[in-house]
Amino acid sequence: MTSRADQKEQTKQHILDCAADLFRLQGVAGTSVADIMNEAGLTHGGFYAHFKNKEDLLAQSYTAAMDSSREEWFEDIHAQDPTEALSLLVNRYLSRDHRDNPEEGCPMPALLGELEKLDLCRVEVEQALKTSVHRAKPTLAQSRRLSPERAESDTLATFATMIGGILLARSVEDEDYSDHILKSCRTFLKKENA
Amino acid sequence: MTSRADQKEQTKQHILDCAADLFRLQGVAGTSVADIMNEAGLTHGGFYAHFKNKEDLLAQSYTAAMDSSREEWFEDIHAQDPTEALSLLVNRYLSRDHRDNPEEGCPMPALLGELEKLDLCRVEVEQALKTSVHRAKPTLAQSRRLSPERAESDTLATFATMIGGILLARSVEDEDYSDHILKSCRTFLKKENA
DNA sequence: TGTACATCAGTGAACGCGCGTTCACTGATGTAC
DNA sequence: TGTACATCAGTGAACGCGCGTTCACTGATGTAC
Repeated sequence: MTSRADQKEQTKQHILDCAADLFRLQGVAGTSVADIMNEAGLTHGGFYAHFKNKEDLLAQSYTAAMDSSREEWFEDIHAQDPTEALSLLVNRYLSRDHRDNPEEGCPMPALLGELEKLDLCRVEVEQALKTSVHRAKPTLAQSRRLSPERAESDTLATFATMIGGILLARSVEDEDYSDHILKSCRTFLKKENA
Repeated sequence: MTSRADQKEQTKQHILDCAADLFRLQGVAGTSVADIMNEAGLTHGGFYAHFKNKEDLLAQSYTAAMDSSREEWFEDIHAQDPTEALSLLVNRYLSRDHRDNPEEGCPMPALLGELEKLDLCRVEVEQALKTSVHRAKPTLAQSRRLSPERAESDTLATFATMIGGILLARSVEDEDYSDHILKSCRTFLKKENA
């Protein structure tokens, strides 16, 4: 009886996954509804049985992509000791692998510029950022023995550096220089341990 | 004799200025050729007497905006002593004023996300970044007594933090939280002086 | 200096195209008896 | 269990619209004699 509804929900999730990948890879303006439905193996007309419009899909796929991406970053982070954990996070985020695979990576460097311009998902972005800060803060606090306020503030700035670093590394022509940008940001974020 | 050519060149510069403002304010995809020409007080048909196409305009206006924006950031910076100069730069860049007026601000946080997706202006972005690093490096080197390599690397990471910080501050719904992001990044970049 | 002609910066209508969205439809799934 | 009907997820043609770009034009500026 619910198998029909289950099937539909599964299709919707599949569309959300495809949309999240394409948005991160090509941008929102660069990805048409038809592109997404085609990627999902469907025809574009069926889209509006699942979503109110493209903007509705964007908001849902942004939040979903942030959540699943965050799970991956932090999956095994807390198993390490705090200083190691911070290094691990920074090394993973500011890696060539993350730079070269935006469709599997953090939605923030991939989409923030466009979302801000479109004046879209401001609430979703803020909520996602706060959740991520909350998740990373203990690691920073313990690693550097900071007060809660300072840990919160430093976590935000660390995120800014990581997001800006990936964005710069992806925007530049020369790959060696791009690697150099990543390395500079990694060093910058880790040296305060010393 | 050249007054005709001078007039045309002046018109072209005016179009470039208008384009740079609108691109930073609304993004590349969000700004049509007709928008730009209208802003310049002209009709859209005349556009192609000045530029090969929209992409050509984008590349020229990006470089021009980076150059003039950089002049403003660094205008009176080197008059200060190095530590003061660094604080001044960081405070100016990560200010509410800069956050709230992208059309007059740094093109990087405003356009990098879109340029990267469109695979456009990679060479121009890299050149502009290198020029800016070269310009800011001495201040950092003197302020923190760093080796040239470390000064270069730290300058890059400082830029990444500033760009990511502005981007985050512009993307978030709540203005108080946005202020908090800016302040956190300013503190983070200055505290290494202490 | 004055006249006839050439140039060309800027105009505005028109084009082809891809987009987001709508809608009449179809055929497989689920329900009623 | 079998049959007749209802539902509705997904199809694909069609729509209106705004975009980048083209082009025949106009009228003010500059040149030739």
